[in-house]
Amino acid sequence: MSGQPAGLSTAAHEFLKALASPTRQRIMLLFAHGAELSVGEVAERAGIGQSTASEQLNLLRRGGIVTSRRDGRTVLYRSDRESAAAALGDLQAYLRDCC
Amino acid sequence: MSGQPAGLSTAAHEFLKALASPTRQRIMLLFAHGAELSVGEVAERAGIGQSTASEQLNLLRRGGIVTSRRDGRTVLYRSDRESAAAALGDLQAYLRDCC
DNA sequence: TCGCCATTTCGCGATATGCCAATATGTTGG
DNA sequence: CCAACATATTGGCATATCGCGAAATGGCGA
Repeated sequence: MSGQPAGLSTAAHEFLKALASPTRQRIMLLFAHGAELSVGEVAERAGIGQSTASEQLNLLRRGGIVTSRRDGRTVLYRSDRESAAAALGDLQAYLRDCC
Repeated sequence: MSGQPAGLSTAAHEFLKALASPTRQRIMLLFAHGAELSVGEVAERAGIGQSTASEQLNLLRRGGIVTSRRDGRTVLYRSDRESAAAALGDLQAYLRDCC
């Protein structure tokens, strides 16, 4: 069924876009060791404005790299290992096709 | 050595930027099965202008996804499997850190 | 050397992205 | 419901990216 070269899935594309930004790369490192952080904490530790943090976290979520949950009035983000691994797998398959 | 969270290497960053574009993703698929194509051929098959093809191929080369060689007055591009695999490895290591 | 051909570089307008301050939305405790 | 807090959305501006046609560069053969 895949005689014709299949392009990169939308999910994988969003994943690549999300990580292709130094700011978002920096943000992701804050989530090392399974840390769960609020938007405000990310803003402070990454040295960016609150609204910027909210926007960038939203992009990361659309890229399937983080997930979020509400806890009271704060929203906690953490990395989404499974989804990230899946996107990496898509990327690997794509590279096998074209490289 | 890596107590401090190491960001994504410059090479890996260029790699991500290069692939985070539908046009460049499409271009890469032209190189399936080890095909070696000139700038003009890429332009024609990808349906983009010749100068655009040159620019995008240059970005892909900076991302370490393709290499080029001159053959007479044409420049032939092909995918760089090793370099792409290395970038993928960097990405994998990074994700292990932050996810 | 001259002219041709392929590629690269340049200059441009259109569109997207990054970041911010200000404002809106939504949630909790009183 | 109200006040206070956390987050999300909006509007604005600066910068970056995309794709193009035109012009510059480089290589090859007569």
